[in-house]
Amino acid sequence: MAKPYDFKTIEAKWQKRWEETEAFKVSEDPSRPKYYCLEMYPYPSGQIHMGHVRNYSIGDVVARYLRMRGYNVLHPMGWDAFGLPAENAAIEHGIHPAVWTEENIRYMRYQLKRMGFSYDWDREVDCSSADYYKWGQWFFLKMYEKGLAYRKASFVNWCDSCQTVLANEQVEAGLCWRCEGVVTQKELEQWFFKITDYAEELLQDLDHLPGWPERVKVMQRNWIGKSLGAEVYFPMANGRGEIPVFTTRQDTLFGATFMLLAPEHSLARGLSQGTAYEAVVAAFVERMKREDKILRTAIDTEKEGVFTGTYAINPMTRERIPVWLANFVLLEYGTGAVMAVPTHDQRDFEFAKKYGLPLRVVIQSAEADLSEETMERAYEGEGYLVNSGQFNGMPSEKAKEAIVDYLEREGLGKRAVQYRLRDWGISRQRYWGNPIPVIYCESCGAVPVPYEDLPVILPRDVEITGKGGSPLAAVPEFVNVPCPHCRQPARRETDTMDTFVDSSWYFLRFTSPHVEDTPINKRLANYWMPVDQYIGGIEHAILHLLYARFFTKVVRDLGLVNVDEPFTNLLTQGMVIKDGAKMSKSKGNVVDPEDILEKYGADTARLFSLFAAPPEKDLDWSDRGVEGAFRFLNRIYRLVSQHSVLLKRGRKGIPFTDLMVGKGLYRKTHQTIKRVTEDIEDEFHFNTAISALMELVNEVSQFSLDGDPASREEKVFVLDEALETILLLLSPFAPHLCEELWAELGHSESIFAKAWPCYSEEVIQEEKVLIVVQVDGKVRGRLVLPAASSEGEVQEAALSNERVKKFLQGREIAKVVMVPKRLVSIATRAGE
RNA sequence: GCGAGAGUGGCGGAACUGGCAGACGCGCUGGACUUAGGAUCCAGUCCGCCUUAGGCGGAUGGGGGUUCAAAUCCCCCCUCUCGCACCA
Repeated sequence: MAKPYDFKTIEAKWQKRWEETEAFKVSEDPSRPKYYCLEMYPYPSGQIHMGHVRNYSIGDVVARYLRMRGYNVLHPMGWDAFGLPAENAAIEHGIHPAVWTEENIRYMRYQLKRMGFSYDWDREVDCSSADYYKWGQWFFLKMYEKGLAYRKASFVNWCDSCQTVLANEQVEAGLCWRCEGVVTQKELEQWFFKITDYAEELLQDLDHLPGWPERVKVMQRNWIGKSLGAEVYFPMANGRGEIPVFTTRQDTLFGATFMLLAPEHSLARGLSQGTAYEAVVAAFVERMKREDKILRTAIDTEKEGVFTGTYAINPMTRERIPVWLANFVLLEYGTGAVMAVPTHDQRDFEFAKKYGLPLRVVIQSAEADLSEETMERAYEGEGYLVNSGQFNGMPSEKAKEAIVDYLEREGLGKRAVQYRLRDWGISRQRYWGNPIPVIYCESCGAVPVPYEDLPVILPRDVEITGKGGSPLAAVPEFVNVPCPHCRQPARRETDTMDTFVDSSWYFLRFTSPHVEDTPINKRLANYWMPVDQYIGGIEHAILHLLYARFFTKVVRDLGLVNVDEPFTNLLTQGMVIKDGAKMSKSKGNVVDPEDILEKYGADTARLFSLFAAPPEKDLDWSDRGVEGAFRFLNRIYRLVSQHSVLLKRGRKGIPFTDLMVGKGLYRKTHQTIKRVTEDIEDEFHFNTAISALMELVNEVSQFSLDGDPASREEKVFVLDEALETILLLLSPFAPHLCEELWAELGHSESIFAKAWPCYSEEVIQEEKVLIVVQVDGKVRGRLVLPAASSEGEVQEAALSNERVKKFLQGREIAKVVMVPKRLVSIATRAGE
């Protein structure tokens, strides 16, 4: 009896072999095209999950396939090792974050190796090691020098359960992206990266990324949120200064009947001073300050405001218009003040109705037929101008231009661009992160740590309680340092950097992970960059992918790399779900890769996660499906073992044209090469590639060596071709099994040293084709004809087919459509 | 509300540029081998109707349209998923 498929022994054997032979170690090689294949590195949470298995299996197929296609493939792996869970572990289990992280990395590295992923482990990066975070600090200092890192006091998103600040991108629907805790506003001094300096380029360059999914680009565009409009100056009625506003609807300027300021606006309280409204305004401002900002500015919160007691002048109509404060006006966007046009802006409309403020229609349209008295909501569409002086009658789109021209000419305003994107707040009041390299001195202020003093080492000996601010503040040896300038006693910054800073450049470090005098070796970075294929979850559509793009542009401007964009092609893989829901502990539907590895092995785990769905779609986990994948590998194992003795003996090639009984299998083999190759090339449709392989395996199983001894030699030849081709085509998916069987067939070299197979155009051509015959749109006959048949012959055969004739009886042929090698379609009309 | 994407057997999913809808896998049914089978192999498996060989009709969320021909193109509607959400 044949020996069983002992995946444990096989997988361990080849993993050892690959490690010993350094099979996946790469260096630059000018003789081959380079390919940088990267998957998002994991947070070392303790063990890999199915999402990792899927993500990294996809990447590994790409890497192994392209190696076989002759590319010099960089395929590295590392650890997003800073972060909050390590501190939580410290609080809960009293284990030091560094130890916890180290242990997790060790175990997860072992797990990834057991999956057989073809990483160049020599390039492994751990961003919690000083070798790495030193350079994060270095980038901070460079950015500080260029004015791209700055400190300011502002209201920031505060997650109480994480006890830290969050960037805007890290707040989802008012909740913390990590723990889903409620996020509130807190005023703090924070460090920011000036990502807004790159807003326009980040937006423009999205158009140069055809290899990115449209939806990711749309999300980034929306997030950057560019608006074209005008800044308009509204003078105060009392002659004391003016209030600038930003608007995209300068065509409605004549309809601005009041103004609204954010409650936090610097003028908010001053305006009411000395008026009867002073106390009311003060109370409103105080109340707004206490109210939760996210709730206050949520769309379903009722609009609310107070009159400041002062008036501004509408620069077009010269009317006095009241200035109010309103809860829904945001200080951070535009100028923190807006002109209110209740007739053509729904928010202003609601506000005006509530407080009895005046309305004036300035855009009219035939369909809408607006009047101040009857309108029940604002008209925000296009139209032509009315009540707008010299601009009356002008289409609104044209008026936008004409009015902004007028404003500029008269000095009343100017063209302006606004972005929704805010600067990236990077301070985190946590221990397990990269220390911000700044020292605060009484006399010199904030002083950057000199380059020669880097890295600022994260001290080991700290107490982590999860309460009362940054743990680093309680470490005197860390905090108390002399000022680098004046040598007077000073204090270190005790906040650490957002971990997204680390992941914003790790792909650059992979190109030269061991260099010591610079974060990135320029020559190596330029050789490997950009990443040709990046693979990861859609959840980073904005966060990580926007930060990494920003960082790449900064690094470029520092002269360390000459690419504008880090990732040429992006694949966002779907989630792994089970029983209709995302796997989660609370739902109890988690499948542990460990169990799959134990029961079926790595090749099965990989194969199933690639077969069950195309990579970009969600994958529905099915235990039965896994067994199916396992069965398929078993079949191949049996098939090869069964014939190996015979095939090993060596065989001579037979030209295709000389084949008799083996022609069919040989052709199918070549057709499969074509299909698998194209499915991989065409957007990584691994599921259909694998099904093509299954078809070939089915055909091989049907193929019998018995029968006429004269044709035996030929049969052995085509069988051998088929089996070797199956192994080659399957090797990126199930590398261990294919290596094993490849050796079993008598090859001494690794299967991965072998080139990807080619197919012959001549061989894949079928000799006979199936022609479908339709009569009036319905299939009425099927003809098997020589592929070389002429149109006339095909038509002749179709018309003389018995069944077709039956349906043509008593009818007249109106039209015959011929599709070569596919079908004949006959349309009829009633005959006489 | 705005934006993007998706609806195909019992299930996961195929289907080139409009050209046999349901590849491949799972499940299910029957059979072979067997002490046994939850191993393996073989056959069948969209639905309905006609007694059968075989045939007829219907079917890709719903309704209309273009076409010799529509899962695919156009219009209207329904459902689901994701993203953004008072950004002036």
